[in-house]
Amino acid sequence: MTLAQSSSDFMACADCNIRNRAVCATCEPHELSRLEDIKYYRTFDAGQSIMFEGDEMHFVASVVSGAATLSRTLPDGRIQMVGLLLPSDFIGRPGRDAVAYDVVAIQKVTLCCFRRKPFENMIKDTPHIGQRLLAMTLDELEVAREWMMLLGRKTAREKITCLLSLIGRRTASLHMQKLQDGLSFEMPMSREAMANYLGLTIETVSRQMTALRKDGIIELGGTRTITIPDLAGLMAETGDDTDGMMLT
Amino acid sequence: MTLAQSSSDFMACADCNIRNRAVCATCEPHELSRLEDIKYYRTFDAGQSIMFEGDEMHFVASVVSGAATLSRTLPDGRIQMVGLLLPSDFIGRPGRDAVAYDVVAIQKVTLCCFRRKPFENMIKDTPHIGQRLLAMTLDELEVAREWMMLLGRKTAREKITCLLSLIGRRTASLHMQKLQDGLSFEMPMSREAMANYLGLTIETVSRQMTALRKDGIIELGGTRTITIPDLAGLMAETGDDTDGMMLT
DNA sequence: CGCAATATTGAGCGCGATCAAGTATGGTGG
DNA sequence: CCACCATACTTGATCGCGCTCAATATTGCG
Repeated sequence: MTLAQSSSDFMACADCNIRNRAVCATCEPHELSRLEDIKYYRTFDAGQSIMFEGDEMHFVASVVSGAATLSRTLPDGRIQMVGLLLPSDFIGRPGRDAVAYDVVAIQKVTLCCFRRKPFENMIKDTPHIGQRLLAMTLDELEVAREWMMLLGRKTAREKITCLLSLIGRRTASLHMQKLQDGLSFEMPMSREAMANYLGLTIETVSRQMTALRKDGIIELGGTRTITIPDLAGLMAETGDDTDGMMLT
Repeated sequence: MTLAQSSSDFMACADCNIRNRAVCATCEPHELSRLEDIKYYRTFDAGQSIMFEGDEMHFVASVVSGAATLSRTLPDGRIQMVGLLLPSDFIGRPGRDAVAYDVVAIQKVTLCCFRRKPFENMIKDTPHIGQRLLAMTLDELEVAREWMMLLGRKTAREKITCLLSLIGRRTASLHMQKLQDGLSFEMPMSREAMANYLGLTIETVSRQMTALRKDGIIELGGTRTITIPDLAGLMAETGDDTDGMMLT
C-alpha cells in the first residue's frame, strides 16, 4: 500500500537530523515508535508540485531536507507565496480535508509523511504532539505576521535585503559559520520565486539586486551565489530595528 | 488582588455569548469551572492600548465584545496591522513572556482574562483547551496568509472591497440578516485604521471609498455607515474567486 | 555548440504616495 | 444654543516607485 517513492526507504527516528526540531521533537520513545509505524518517506524534485490547492489532503508531513513553498493564486493568475518550508517545518492541517495552498518543491525535497487519519488520531491521544504542533503553529503565525509588515509597508530594497538577510543567517546557523567575516551562501530560489514571495515583479527584484551589488552591499558570483561582506550593513537596509538581531 | 475594572463584574460561563466559539468552546463542565475560578473581566475604551509590544504578558484573554487590533511599528514609524480581534478571538501566546504586538481597542472592548501562568498550566493538563487553541491558531494562520495575498498582490480598490465585504458579511452573519437585499452596517474602524490594515495611506482609502460610491458599489451615510446594495457586485471587485462565497 | 530557460537592462507609464488645502464632525465651555 | 476648537475625513496637485512592455544577455543543459 505504502509505495516507496525514494531510494532512502527507511530511517530510524533516533537518527533523524530534524529529530529535535520537528513535530515529533517532544515525543517519548513509545510515542515515537507509534509514529515510526505510520511514517513513510517521499522525495520530490525541484519544481515538482507536492500538493494542489483544493485537492484532498491524504497525508501530512515534516520536511526532512530541501525546501518547498506555499503559495496561492488569484483567478487572473497573480501569485503570492505565503510560506517557505524548510527542514523540520510541518506540511498540512489536521482536521481539514482539503489542501489550502499549492505546495511546490523549490529544491529536491525529502518528506517524512504520515497518513492524515492515523495522525489525527494520534493528536487526540498523544498530548505531546498536539502541544508541539501548537507551538510550531504559533511560530508560523508570527512569521506570517512579520511578512505582512514586509508586504504592506516595506520598499522594494527593504524587501530584498530582508529576504537575503533571512536566508543568509539561516544558512549560516545551519553550518555554524560565524557571521562577522564575509558570509556566502546559495539562494534556494529563482528571481521569480523571490518576486512572488516579496510581492514584486521579476524585473524589480533584478534591478534591486544590481543596485545592491553596485552599492557594495552584496557580491554576486552567478545569479544564485551571494556573498555578504558586511551583514550589519545589509541589515541596516531592512528597515527593521537591527539591535540584538546580530546575536542569532 | 483581582481589581475589577468594569461594571460587569461577573458572568457565568454558561450564559456567555461566545461560549461555543471561544477557546473554552469544547470544555467539559468541570474544566469550565476551573476556568471560571481564574477568569476576570476587564473593559477598555475605544482608542485605549491593551498591551504594548515588548511588555511582559501578564494575562491572556478572549474578546467578549467590541473589537481590537494587533499591529507592529517599524523604527521610523510605519505601522502595519497584522490582526483584527473580534468577539471569541484569543489574545496572547502561551509559553511566551513578552507581547509580540501592540494591542489596541478600536471599539469599547470587554475581555475575559486569565492570568498567564495558571492558564498555561491548564493547557498542559486539559487537552480540550490545547486542542481548541490549536484549531483557532490554525484558523488565524489561514487568515494571516489570505491577508498576505491581499497586501502583496491586490490593487487599492481590491483591498478596500475585500475589507468591506469581510466586515459586511461578518456583521450580517452576526445579526442573521440575509445577504440578498441591501446590507447595511457600521464600520468598526477609522480611515487610518483601514489604511494601516490594508497597507495603504489614508488619502488612498478615502479616494477609493469615494470612487466606489460614485460607481454605485457602496452608499455612505456618514463616514462609517455603509450600505451595500448588491453584495455580489462588491465581491466581483475583490479579485477573488467569488463562487461559493455567497453562501456564508 | 545550439537551444531554451532565466536573468538583466532600458524606456515609459500609471498607481498610490506625498504635500497641501479645504470640509465635515463631534465634543466642550461660555 | 451656539461659537470654538480638535479631530477625522475629503479633495486637489504633483511626484516617484515599482510595473509594463520590449529587447538583450547570460546561464544551464542536451
